[in-house]
Amino acid sequence: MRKSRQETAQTRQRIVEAASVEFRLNGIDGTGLAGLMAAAGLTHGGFYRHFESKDQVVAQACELAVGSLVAELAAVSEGGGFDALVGHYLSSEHRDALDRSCPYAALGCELVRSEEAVREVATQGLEQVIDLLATQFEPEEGDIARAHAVVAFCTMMGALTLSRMVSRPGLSVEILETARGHLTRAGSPQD
Amino acid sequence: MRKSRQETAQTRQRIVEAASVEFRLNGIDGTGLAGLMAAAGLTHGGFYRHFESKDQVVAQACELAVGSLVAELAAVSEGGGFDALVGHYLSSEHRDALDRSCPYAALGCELVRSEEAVREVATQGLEQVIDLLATQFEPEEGDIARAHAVVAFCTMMGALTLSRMVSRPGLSVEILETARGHLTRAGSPQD
DNA sequence: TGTACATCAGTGAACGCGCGTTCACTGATGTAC
DNA sequence: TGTACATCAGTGAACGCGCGTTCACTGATGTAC
Repeated sequence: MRKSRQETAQTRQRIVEAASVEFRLNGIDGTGLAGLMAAAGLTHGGFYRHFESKDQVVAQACELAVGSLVAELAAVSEGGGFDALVGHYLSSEHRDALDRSCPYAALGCELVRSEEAVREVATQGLEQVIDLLATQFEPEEGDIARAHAVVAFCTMMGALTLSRMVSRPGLSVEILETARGHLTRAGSPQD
Repeated sequence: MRKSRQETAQTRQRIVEAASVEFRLNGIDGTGLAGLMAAAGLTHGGFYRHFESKDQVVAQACELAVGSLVAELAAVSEGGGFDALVGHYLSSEHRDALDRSCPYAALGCELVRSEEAVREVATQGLEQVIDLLATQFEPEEGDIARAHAVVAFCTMMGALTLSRMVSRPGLSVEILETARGHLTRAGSPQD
C-alpha cells in the first residue's frame, strides 16, 4: 500500500486542510484524531506516518488557517480597501462559515491554552494581519497606522466571537453592524 | 453522611465557584468532573446530588462568572469612571489572572459551541455589560452610548484574548496599551 | 532496462487512560408520631 | 421532648466510551545492482 512521494505529500496536505476545518468547527479539544482522519478520507492508524503528535498537526493547521486569512483579507482589501476588508470580516456570512473563518475568532481561547509552538504560529500570523491592516492607513504615519491596525483587529475579532456566542439573533447582527459602522467611519482608508 | 440543608447549599455554591475557576483556567472541555470536584474538596461521585449534568454546572458557573464581572466593572467604574474600567480590564494583572477573569475572554470560543442554555446566560450577561458601559457615556444620547458600549467591549474582549495568545511579551503589552489608549482617548467618560 | 529487495503509506486491532455517568453503601439529618 | 424511621449528601468502585498513541501486517513504491 505504499504511496508515491507525490501522493504522500498530497495526503499530508489533505490531513492538514481537514484539521484546519475540523478544529474551527468543533474546537481543538473537541476534535479527535479518528474524526480528523475520517474527514480526510483515511483511517486513524495512518496519522503517525505524517505527524509526531496531535499538537504538531494543530500547529500546521493553524499555520494554514492563518495563511488563508491573510490571503483572503489581502485579496478583499485590494479590491475595495479597508472598508471592504472590514465589511467582509464582519459579515453574517463570515460569522456563519465557522469552518472556514478567522482562526483567531474561531479558536481564540483554545489557542491561549495551546503549547508554545502553536502560540508562536499564532503570533507570527497576527503580526502579518496587523501589517496588512496597517498598510490600509496613511503610510507616512507608521506608528499611528500600526496602532489603528491593532485596535481594529481587536475590535473585529471580539465582535465576530461575541456575535457567534449570543443566542439572540438581533443582538448578533447589532454587534456586527455596530462594529462595522464604527470601524469604517473611524478608520482612515487610503482610497 | 447526610448534611444539613445549609451545608448542602454551601457545598453546591462551592462546586459552582470551583467550576467557574477551573473552566476559565483549563477550558470547559479541558476540565473533568473529577478534577472539578477535587478543586471543591469533594470526590467525584457526589456531583450528581447537586447537578443533572456537566452542562448544567457549566451554565451556573458562567452565570456566576458573568455576575462577578459585572459587579467588578461596576465597582471600578464607580470609583474612577470609564477610564478606570478600561484600565482595569486591559491591565496585565487581568490578563494574567485567567482563573478570575472575564469569562467572555477566557471562554469565548468555547461558549460559541456550548448548548443553548449556556449561550442564553452569556447573552443576558453581555446585555448587562453593555448596559453598564453605556451608562458611562452621555446619558441623553441613548443609541450612541449603546453603540459606543458595544464597540468598546468588542475591543476590550478581543484585546485581552489576543494579548494572552501571543508568545511575544512585547506584543502582548502593545495590544493591551494600544487598545487602552484608543478607548480612553476616544471614549467620552461622564466625569 | 530488469530483477531483487528494502522502504514505508495506510489499515485495523489493540494499549492504557480519563471522560461523564451510575450505583450500592454509609451515616448524619430531617420528619412523623 | 424523645424515639423510630425515611431521606439523602458524600464516598469510592464500576460502567461503557472515545481519546491519543502503538503496532503487526499489506502491498505498492523506491532503490541497488
